[in-house]
This record gives sequence, C-alpha cells and structure tokens, in this order.
Amino acid sequence: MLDFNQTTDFQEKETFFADVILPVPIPGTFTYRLPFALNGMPAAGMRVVVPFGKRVQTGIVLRIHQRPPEKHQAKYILELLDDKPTVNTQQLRLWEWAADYYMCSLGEMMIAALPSGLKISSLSRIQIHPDFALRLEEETPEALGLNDKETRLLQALHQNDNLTFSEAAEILDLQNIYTILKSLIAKQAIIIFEEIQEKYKPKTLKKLRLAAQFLTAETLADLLQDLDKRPKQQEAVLKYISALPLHLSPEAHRNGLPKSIFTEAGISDSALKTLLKNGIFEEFSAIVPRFADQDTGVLATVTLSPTQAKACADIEQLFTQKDTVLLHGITGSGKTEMYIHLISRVLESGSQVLFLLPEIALTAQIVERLRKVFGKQLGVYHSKFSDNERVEIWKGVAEGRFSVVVGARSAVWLPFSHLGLVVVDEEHEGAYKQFEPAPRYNARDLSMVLASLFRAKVLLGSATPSLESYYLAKQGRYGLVEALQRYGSASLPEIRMVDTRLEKKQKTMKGTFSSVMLQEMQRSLDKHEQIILFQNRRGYAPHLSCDDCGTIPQCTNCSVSLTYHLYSKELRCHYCGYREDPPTNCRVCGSDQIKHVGFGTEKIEDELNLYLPTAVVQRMDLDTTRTRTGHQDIIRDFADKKTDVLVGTQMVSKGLDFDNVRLVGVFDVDRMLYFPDFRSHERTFQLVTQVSGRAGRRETVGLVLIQTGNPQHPILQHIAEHDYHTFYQNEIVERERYGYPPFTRMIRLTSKSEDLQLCVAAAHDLAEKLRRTLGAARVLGPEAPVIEKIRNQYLREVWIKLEREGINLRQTKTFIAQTATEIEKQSKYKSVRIIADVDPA
DNA sequence: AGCACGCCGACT
DNA sequence: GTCGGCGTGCTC
Repeated sequence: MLDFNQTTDFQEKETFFADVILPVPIPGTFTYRLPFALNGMPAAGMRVVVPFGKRVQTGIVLRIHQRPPEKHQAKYILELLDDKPTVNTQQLRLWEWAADYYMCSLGEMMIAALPSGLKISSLSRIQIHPDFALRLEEETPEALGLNDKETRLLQALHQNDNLTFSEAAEILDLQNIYTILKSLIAKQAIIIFEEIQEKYKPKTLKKLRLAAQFLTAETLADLLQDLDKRPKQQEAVLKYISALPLHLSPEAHRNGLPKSIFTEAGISDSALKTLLKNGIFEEFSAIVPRFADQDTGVLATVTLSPTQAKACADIEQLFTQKDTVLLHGITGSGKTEMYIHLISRVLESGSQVLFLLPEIALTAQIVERLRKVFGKQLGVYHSKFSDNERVEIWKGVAEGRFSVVVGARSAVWLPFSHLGLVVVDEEHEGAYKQFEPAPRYNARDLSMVLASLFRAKVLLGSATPSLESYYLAKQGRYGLVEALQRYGSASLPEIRMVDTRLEKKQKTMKGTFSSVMLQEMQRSLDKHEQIILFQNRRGYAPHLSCDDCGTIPQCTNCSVSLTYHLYSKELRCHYCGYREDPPTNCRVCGSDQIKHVGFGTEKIEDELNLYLPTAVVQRMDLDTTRTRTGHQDIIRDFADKKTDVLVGTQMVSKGLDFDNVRLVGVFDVDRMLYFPDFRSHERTFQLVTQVSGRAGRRETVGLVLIQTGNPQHPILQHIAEHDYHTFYQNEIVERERYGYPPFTRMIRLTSKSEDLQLCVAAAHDLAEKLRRTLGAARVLGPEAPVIEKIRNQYLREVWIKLEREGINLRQTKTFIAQTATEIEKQSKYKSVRIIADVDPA
C-alpha cells in the first residue's frame, strides 16, 4: 500500500479536484474530489479508483485543479493506485489529440490504449481497514452504525484478510455489492486495492544457488567431503559446480540455476530440501520475461548494397530538414535491411524506435529478422496478445527494457518516453485504420503526431505508396527517397494479361482457369518451381442461384448473399457468421437446378485437383488460418517445398519471401477494379503489384499472369509496366477533379438502426442539418452503402468533404458531432445511432 | 459500456 | 399473483 502520510499541513487545508478519464464511451472527463490525505499526491497519468454510478472504476487522472464542478456534487477518489504515472504526458496528449481528431471520447481512447490488465475489474480486492478491525473487536456493530450485511462482510474480511469483489458478492448473496462497498468505504471500514502484481502475473522460475560461503575452493572441498555419505546431495552440488564453475563471476552465482535442472537430473525434491534446510543451497525465484530471447548474444548485422547505403544516407540527410520521409522502395529493393540499419543508428543515439507493420501475424518473417538483430531489446505488441503479455510489453517499454517495439497499429499507444524514430512499413495498407470500435484511428497518421511529441522522425515505407503520402511527398511536406532497383541480380517479373473474354469466346477456359494459366502452371510444375495463386475471395462460390427462378439465398441478418463453402458444406455469411445448410431445392420455386455463381479460393483449389492432379495444393485464407499456428504451418510447408501451389486471399500477398516461386496467378482482378469506391484503382494497383512481387526473386525472372476481361485497362497497363509514377499521375488528376483525398478530408457519418424507416429518416435529417451550415457542396448523401444491412442493422451514409486548407477543422468537427447528437437525442430517433469515421479507409 | 428502474407477457 | 423481458436514462 502507498504511504499517505507525507502530505504537508499546508496542502491539507486546501481542497483539490481531479479530472479523471474513465473507460466509458461518454464524452469528457469526470471531476472527483481528493480526500485531504491524498493532497499533493496524484498527478496526471496516475490511476485512481473512483465510484461511478453504482460501481467502482479505474480512471486516469488528466489534471488536478481547485475548481469545484458546477453541475454535480463531486464524489471522492477512493484510492490512488500509482506513485508514478502509468500513462505519461506524451501519451495523454496523444489521447487528447486522437479523441479530438477521430471524434471519440477520451474514455474510448482509454479503452483502446490501456491494456485491461492495468484496469481494475472484479478481481480488485477488498480489505478491512486496519483501524476499523480494532474497533470491530471492541464495539458492537450497532455502535459502529453497521447494518446486517455490512457486518457480515466485515466479519468475512476479518477472517480472510482480503476478498475479491466477486467473492464478496457471493458471501452476501448479492449481485450488487457496490452500494454496500460504497457505504463501507464512506465509514472508512474497508480499503479497496488492486493487486496489479497479482492480476498481472510475471512468469517466475524457481532457482537454486549455492550459498556464498561455499564459493571458494577450500570451503567447497570441505563441503563435498562432508556430503560423502549423502551421495544424492553430493551429486546435486557437483551438478551445480559443473554448470557454474567456481571461477565464474559472483554475479553468475547470484543468478543460480533453475531448480528444474536438478529435478530433471534425477535429484529428488527431498534431497534438495535437505540442502536448503542446511543452508547449503538457497532457493529464490526469478522473473522470466515472457518473450525470452532465443538468440541472445548472437546479434546479426546487416550489410547494405551501395544503392541501399545511398538511400539510407539520403533518408538521414532528409531527416535534418523534414520530420517525415517516404521511402518508395519496390519489392526486393531490400527495405528491411535499410530499416534495420536506420533503427540501429537511432538506438546508438539512445532513443527508442517503433516499427509498425500492418498485420503482424502475417509478417512473422520480419519479426524473426528483427529479433536476430535486436535480441532482447525487441518487444512485440499487437492486439491478439493476451492481457498479461500486453501488460508485460507496456511495462517493458515504460521501464526502457524494450528500445525497439515491432507492432501492429495498437503499438502507437505504448508508453514511449524517448522515442527517436517510427518506421511505418507498407504505409499504404488499410489495416492501419481501425474500423470498429472507436477510436477509428489510422496508426500511420497517428505515428506522425506521436513522433512530433518527441521531436522524433517518421519513415514511411512502401513499394506502392498511398496517393495521400506520395502527394504530400511531392508537395515537399515529406522527404522522398526512391529505391527502384531490386537487390543484386534479381530483376522485376514479367507481368502479362490474359484475356479471359477472348478465351471464353474461344471456349478454351477450363473452369476458372485460362489455357495460358494452366500451361504456365504445368511448365512450372515440370521444373519443380512453386506457384502462388491469388483470388481475393474465400469460400467456394460467393453465391448460389436457382437456375429456374433466379432466387439467391441471402443472409437473414445482412443484405448479402451467402457464400457456399465446400469443405464445411454450408452457406455462410461473411459479415455476421450466420450459417445454414445448402438447399437441395430452391426455397421459392422448389427447383433442384441450383448452380454456383462466381468463385473463391476453395473453388480454385478444388478445380486444381481436376486440371493438375499431381500438384500438391494448399489454401491460405481466413478459413485455413483460424488456428493460432495455421498460417505458420502453411508457410512452413511452402517454404520447405512440400507444397507446389499456394492458393490464397490477400494473405499470400504480404511479407512472404520464397525463392522458388516463378509464377504468380491473379484471378478476378476486374472485381477489384470495378468496386464502387474512389480508392478501387489504387487498391488494385497496390494489391496486384504486391502479390506480383512474390514472383521470381534472386536468379529467376518471375512471371505474373493476370486474368481479366479488360486487358487494356490503364491501371492494369501501369501494373504490367511497373509504372507507379504514371499510375500516380493519372490517379491524382482524377482525385483532384472529383475532390477526393488527398485534396479533401472525408468524414463518413453512418446512421444505424434496426428500423429501416428511422435509419433513412435520421440520415436524411442529419444531411439536411449539416447542409444548412456547411453548404450543399460539402455534404453528400445520404446513400445506402453497398451492404445496406449488417447484423440486422440498417445503414445509411452521409459523407462530408472538407477542403484541406482554410477551414477550421476542430470547429467543424465539433459542429458535426453536435449535429449528430441532436439527431440521436430526438425521441423519434431513439433507436438510431450515428457513427463518425474520420478519414475512412 | 454497465446498471437500475420501469412497464408488459408466461409461469411456479 | 410473481419472474423476467429489454426499452431508456444516467453516470462526476
């Protein structure tokens, strides 16, 4: 427990308040009064326990002041959990910035940014107040003003030392114990505390060491002599000495040996116990980091090619003038080596580095590389980690144990204290944007805000930069370095269009495969080269259709057709997870003529068995990688050449480097190209270029076949010619002409309700209200999104386009938020929710 | 987000 | 007659 007795008389006379952030999606902070005993102690970023409604919450102090709240009577802070801030000042500023920019509450920020292991929960414990325990023995409950339940709980606490909230609830047979706790707290009868040490359990290891007195040659010899008649104990001592010879440093002996070494060597527990009892061995436990480094000591270095060295020098040079540099480096130009080089340089200067990846699970190869170079200094962080793991990394960063953190987007929330560089790899990736829930932030953009808080630098890297980033680089806002050569002798793959319209006319298609595709695949198989096939759609067929009446089975909760999955033999909704058995007869007309329409990865896999029966095919998509090790196994098998053909969704486009792949096949590119979204061209260019990069590394020249009905489409031509610049030039002109980002900022407001009429009406009213102030040109819609109902919620979108310059963004957003709230508050729209998404992906 | 209060259906 | 459904209103 903390020592509360260090306050001065001067402070005790004054009344202080704390604005506290609570993990609830309500705007603003909550003001609590400090008990005099806490005067002078809480500071911004420290955790406090406060009563909130009928319950108790962990909050983060945002500021301390002396202004009493006007509307409410302030309640008292119950406990202070920290003696130094859990959330540092830069983090708090980042939270405030992000809440403001992304139009969410600070509470939502806290939920997203703080690992729940640092929040109290039902695991928080209650203890009897030591002073009260005495009074309880001396006075009657009535004299102490206790009711029946309070007495019962206090008696239980008296016997049990401490209880969790849930245990207390059980004892009292009540679901709601907060009223009682509150009253007991008020009577100073109990203390609530959070055992962080318990909730976040470090992994410990039982270890043994030889007592210091035996660490000289003579005393050790005497000891062994003494143990002559106790062979097991002697063996144990010998075991110890052979593992840790006497001449080692005292430090090494203090670190001892894991107890398991002895038990595994067949030395019984009882022998060890005797040694402990006699003071020959000492037992202690050591905390093992959960992410023990497998490659300790053997830290690799990188060698840069002259081109890479030049690019790195250019980047460092640009960093003297710009805060952000964009590295446009094609696949195979060795961006990772450059990152490692630059990170090492920053580490030498004593600063921390954050390395962001769009999806860490898919890029295990990069993490391995980094671990080899940075060893124990490297922390890995993403939202799939368990809470204990996350708390461990959080603390490691706060304590400076991890000077390099590689992580997915949530890693921007870690408690850096002296950040020097943020690397954002594959900066164009949509995965940097969080969709659900709030805060709907983009970690790439936030990394620049984060960096500015530390005067740190940001390096954006991509083979296919986002239009936004490239535009800003061209404008001179970012530095720009282009590395457009592949490393060593590797050359760019040949990219060829296969005209499926023509092949269909000539009737040379076999299922989803063009004859050209099958021929090239056969050629590759003959040469024992591997193949990657890319189809950005999972399942067997995206929908079923009755041949007689055209009925398509739909999801009952969403406005989408159900995808047929061959392996699980079911129809599945990819939005809500709804499943049903595929019908043998049409629900509407009873016809048994039901056909599959379209194709997904499963169908490609299935057809391969027919057309290339000798090939070993593996599929990699959400369905085959659900298990923790799923994709690792698939990747390993492919790397070990146990698999000939890898069929997959965008998963196959990321971070996989295999040197035996000559051929990459891309299916159904037209669907991506014609997707109704202003970014569809950009996305297609990025995705196809990325998957093309998997073809032909090192000595072989790769071949990429793209099946399309529009081989002349300009985007496909730019892809084929590896011509990012022309693609960019054409696309940026379009963006400017139609007023899309980067020339404008977009905010998407989604009206959401179970009731279609209300959803539509609310969206309409919202758009009207916004138009009245912002003007018709800035407000688009409302319109139904492509999928107008998800999980039984109807959706309507209003898009707001704001100029990049000459507009007060903060003021405008405040106005938008107010308007949305006004709509939500109208009693007729009680079931409508309006969701704001700033810079939607 | 929780959690309680409050007003309408099927049950010991 | 109650138990319990989830609508809605509030939380410093």
